[in-house]
Amino acid sequence: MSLRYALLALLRVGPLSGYELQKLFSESVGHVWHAPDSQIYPELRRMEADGLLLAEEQTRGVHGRRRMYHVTEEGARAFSDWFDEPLEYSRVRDPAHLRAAYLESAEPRAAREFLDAHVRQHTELRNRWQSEIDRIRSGAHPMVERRLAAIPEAERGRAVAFKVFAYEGLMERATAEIRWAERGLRLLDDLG
Amino acid sequence: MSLRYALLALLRVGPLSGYELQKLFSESVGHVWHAPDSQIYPELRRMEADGLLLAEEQTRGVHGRRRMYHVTEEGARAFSDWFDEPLEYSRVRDPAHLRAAYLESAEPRAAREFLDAHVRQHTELRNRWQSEIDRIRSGAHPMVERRLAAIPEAERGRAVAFKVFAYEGLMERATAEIRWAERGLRLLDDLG
DNA sequence: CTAAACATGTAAAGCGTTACATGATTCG
DNA sequence: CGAATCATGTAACGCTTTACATGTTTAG
Repeated sequence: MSLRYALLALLRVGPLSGYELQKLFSESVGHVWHAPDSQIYPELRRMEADGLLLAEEQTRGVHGRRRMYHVTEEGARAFSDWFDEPLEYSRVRDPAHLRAAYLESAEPRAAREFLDAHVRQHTELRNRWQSEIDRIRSGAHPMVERRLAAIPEAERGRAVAFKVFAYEGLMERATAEIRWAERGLRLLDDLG
Repeated sequence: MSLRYALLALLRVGPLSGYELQKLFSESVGHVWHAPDSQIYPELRRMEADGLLLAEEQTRGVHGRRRMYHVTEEGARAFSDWFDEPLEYSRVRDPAHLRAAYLESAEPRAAREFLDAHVRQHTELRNRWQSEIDRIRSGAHPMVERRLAAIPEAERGRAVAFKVFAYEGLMERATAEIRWAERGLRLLDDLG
């Protein structure tokens, strides 16, 4: 059910077609909520049916068509209501830490490979988040710039600070994972 | 598909009934892979059908019955093969950081409540992981003790070190979340 | 005898993944 | 004219959640 809020977050800045949305999605909110296009298109239809969006049918060339989605008042309300609901922190489902929980059963070679891959994965993520932060600060982040253009100038500094803060959360998490996995590698060095 | 490996992890230490498994599950591997009983019972049946488990039908009293599940050789192999597969790190789906990504749009009051709840949630988790670590080190953790009893004495120190290491990963993550959310609260103090 | 614990599921609905399927337009 | 990009979906399958459903045994 979070998918629709992720979509609303992008659309509230301005109307987008399913295709544009999908492209922007994967390089912004997709960082924290993955969804393939085959999930996005039907969800947009459902949101339209639920009155959160209004679709404006456009033509492109002679036979081309596209649907520009606009957020309705009800959609804007749904987005802001979402912030007031307490978040549910129930179901954990973490393949990496599931595996880590039984590392003592694995061959040292397999354990090492797992931890190496974990370090690689999170190093890559950390670099990605760092470059997102750089892009936000330097005014080169397309989705953030769209958002900033839609709010009064006086509020932009605050908005940038919070966007950076959000990515810092991902950075710190990645850093914690790297530190932990590196300690695991040292454990393997010591205990085999 | 990870559920079956979580179940195998518990069963490989010794046979258990669905009920016992479900109880042990929620206080051990359930910390990293949530599953309700309504998912566990059918999955055990499927694993039996796939040859990973063998069910021993027992009676309890006059009309009571239960099924004790034993890991087959094929099941043991499946568990150890699982460690050799590279882990897939694709789909992220993180409600808390999704919300955090749009914190600038929220009312300061709602943002504060969200961050407070985040701190509370992860403080509670951190305490839980710390007490798990204490229980492991003091020999009071039931599932870990079962596991230790099944391996040679010489390997037990190593196994304990790795179990502690696994929980430390959860601890560090919780700590990172707390630090981050507290910085967010200070941001709110400064910027409103 | 009653409550708690033991014991095992089914059903429906929703969410998510993967594969498939199709066609138009624009740029070089 | 061919490739890249624009554009929008459907279908089948599997996983997960929530709610429902039922009965036995044991301890006090």
